[in-house]
Amino acid sequence: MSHCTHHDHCLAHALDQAETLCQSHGARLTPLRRRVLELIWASHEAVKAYDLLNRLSTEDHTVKPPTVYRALDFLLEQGLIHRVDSLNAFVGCTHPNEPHEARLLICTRCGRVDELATPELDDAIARALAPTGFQPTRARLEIHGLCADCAKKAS
Amino acid sequence: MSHCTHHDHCLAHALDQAETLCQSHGARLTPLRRRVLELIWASHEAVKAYDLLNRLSTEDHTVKPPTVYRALDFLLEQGLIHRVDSLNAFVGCTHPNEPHEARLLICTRCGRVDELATPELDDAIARALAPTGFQPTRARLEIHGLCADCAKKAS
DNA sequence: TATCATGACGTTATTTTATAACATACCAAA
DNA sequence: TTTGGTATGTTATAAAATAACGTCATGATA
Repeated sequence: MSHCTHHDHCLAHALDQAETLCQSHGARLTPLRRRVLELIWASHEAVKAYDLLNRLSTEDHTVKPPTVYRALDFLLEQGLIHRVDSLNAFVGCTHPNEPHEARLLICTRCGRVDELATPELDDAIARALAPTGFQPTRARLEIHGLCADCAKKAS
Repeated sequence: MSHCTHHDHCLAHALDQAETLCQSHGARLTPLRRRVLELIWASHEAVKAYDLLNRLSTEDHTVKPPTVYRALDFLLEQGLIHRVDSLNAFVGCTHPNEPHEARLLICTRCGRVDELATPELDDAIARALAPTGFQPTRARLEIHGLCADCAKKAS
């Protein structure tokens, strides 16, 4: 994933996963929802709702903000995308089959967003929380900086 | 801090710290900026920019959005407040003297926001990042759930 | 103390992000 | 084939943030 010379694969894989996952959940991946997911997966960068809206509008003039936000809500519920709070944007989830919290690495140079999926980190958060008595329902980590590629180029 | 029977103390302490810190930084804590900080510290909850605007407007009709956002930007730069990305809101920082990243515990029941300041967590994040080659400049963690008090009441 | 550069704030307008509320269409099971 | 839920269309508005430019205060320096 980290080096995707053939991004079409990522896209196709993401859509396949989505189909399968929705079927197993009894959720309907309608053409519109599928199209939004496709547009999000057009890159590894986070995409803004109104950018999606603009692209969809060139295909179908009836698309209005609620249309996009409803599709995004569906995809979020299914765990197929993550919301990037620090950017007001959305990015495809790389492993929707394993329910998890967003741990995002956001490159400020190339825009790429990756996921940091390490159990050790989850454990560390749980350990840090334990003495506080806080009962978490949701924990999001967003890290900005330079991805490995960009760090190399920059140095 | 976690049990503040006399919240005035938190407020006064926060303002004192702010004065000192700004002086040492050669930054100007103007009446307006001070007032915004005061309003934010009126509770331990995150406050929205437009709520600040409304409260300020009752005191001074000339206050417009840029006024508030500029004050907020200043307070953010000085490390006196944190932005809560997941809420589009702002909360007073409890330890502005030690520069640090936002690690926020947000109670979904009472609204209270606390900070989770444990070096172990920072270490864990650094360890998780190391193998990725990602060079972080900023890392924000926002955890939603029930604070200890509310968890007790709810059970 | 005059002046002048900078930073703080005022003002107007607009952009960006998101949702409310209600109407219509579609689809699947009884 | 009715019917009830879900998906989408539509209109309007709310909520959050910034751009661009003007004015005023402040304090450093000549």
